[in-house]
Amino acid sequence: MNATERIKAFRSYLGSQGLKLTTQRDAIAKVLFTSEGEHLSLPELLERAQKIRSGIGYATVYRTMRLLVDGGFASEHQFGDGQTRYEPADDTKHHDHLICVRCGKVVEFEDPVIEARQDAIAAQNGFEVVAHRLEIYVRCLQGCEDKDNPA
Amino acid sequence: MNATERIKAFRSYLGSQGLKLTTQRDAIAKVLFTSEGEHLSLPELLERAQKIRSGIGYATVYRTMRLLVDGGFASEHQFGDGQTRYEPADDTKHHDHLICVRCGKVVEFEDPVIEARQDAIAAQNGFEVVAHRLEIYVRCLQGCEDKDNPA
DNA sequence: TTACTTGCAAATACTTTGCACGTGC
DNA sequence: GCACGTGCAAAGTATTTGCAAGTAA
Repeated sequence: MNATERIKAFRSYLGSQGLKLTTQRDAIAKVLFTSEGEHLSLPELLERAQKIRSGIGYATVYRTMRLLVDGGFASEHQFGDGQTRYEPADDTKHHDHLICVRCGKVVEFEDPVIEARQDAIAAQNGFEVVAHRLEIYVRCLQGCEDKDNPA
Repeated sequence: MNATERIKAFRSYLGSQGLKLTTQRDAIAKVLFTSEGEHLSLPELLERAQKIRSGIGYATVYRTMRLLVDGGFASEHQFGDGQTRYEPADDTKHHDHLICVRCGKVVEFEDPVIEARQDAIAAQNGFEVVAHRLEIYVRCLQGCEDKDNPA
C-alpha cells in the first residue's frame, strides 16, 4: 500500500468509527505516510504538519498519532533517545531495526529465520506471539560521524 | 556468578575507581543482585533498599543504579510501561524477554540461533553488532489474569 | 444542531541535577 | 581533612489531560 492509499484507508477508518475527518488529521496522516523509513518524533511530525496546515497544536499531533497507532496505521518505537518515534505500519510484514550507536543511522530489515525462531521459543514457553520488537545496536564498519561529538 | 560474588565484585570496582563504599550503595547492590529475573523499577529498588538501610533517598538509588549500569553490573530495560527497569547484568551470556501483554509476566530466554542471525544480518548491512534488545510480546496459552482488569 | 475536535495551558510521570550537609578513607 | 556521597527539593523532559471555543456532518 502506498501513501495515497493509506491516507484513503485512514479517512475511511475515521468515518467507520464515527470520528471526523479534519484538516489537521489529514495533514498529520499525510506526514506520517510519506515518512517511510524516517521514524519521526512528535516534534518532527508537528513541524512538518504545520507546513501543510498551519496552526496545528502539539496535542493534536499527539492525539492523532494515538489514533493512528490504535487503528493500526502507525507503530511506535523507542530507540533509546528518550523520545517516542513513529512510522507507518506495514500491514503485511514486520520489520526490525539496526541502529548505529555512534551516528544514529537506522536501517530496517526483516528476517524470516528470526521470526520463525520467535514463534518456536514462545510456544516452548507456553505462549503465542502477539508482536515483537528487535533492535540491534551496531557500529558502522566503514566509519561514521559521532552524532554527539561531531568531528 | 552468584549474588555474593557480584556484591564483592562491585565493592572492588568502587575501590578501583576511587569511589566510596557506603551503606546505601551496598544495600542497593544487594537488592539488585538478589532480584534475578525480577526487573525492578527505581521505586521498587528504593522500597527494598530502605528495608536494609532506612533513610535512603530516591536520588541515591538513581545514581547508584547508573553507577551499576556504567560499571557493567546492571542492565536497563524499557518494557513499555513507561518505567526503566533493572536487572543484574550477566557477564557471560545475553538473554531476551517474553512479555505477556495481558498479565505482564516476563520470562527470560536465550537463543543462539537468533544471536547468530543478528551477526549475519548486521554484517550484510555493513555493521558490527554492539548489543541488541529483543522483546517478544505474547499471550499466555493457558489463560492468565488481565493486570488492568482483574477478574 | 450536536457530538466530536482543537489549541492552549496546566497537570502528570519520570528522570536528572544543584546544593548544603554528611561521611568513608 | 578532604574528596566523594547523600538527601532534599527543585528543575528538566516528554507525555497526557481539562476545558472553553471551534467545526465536520
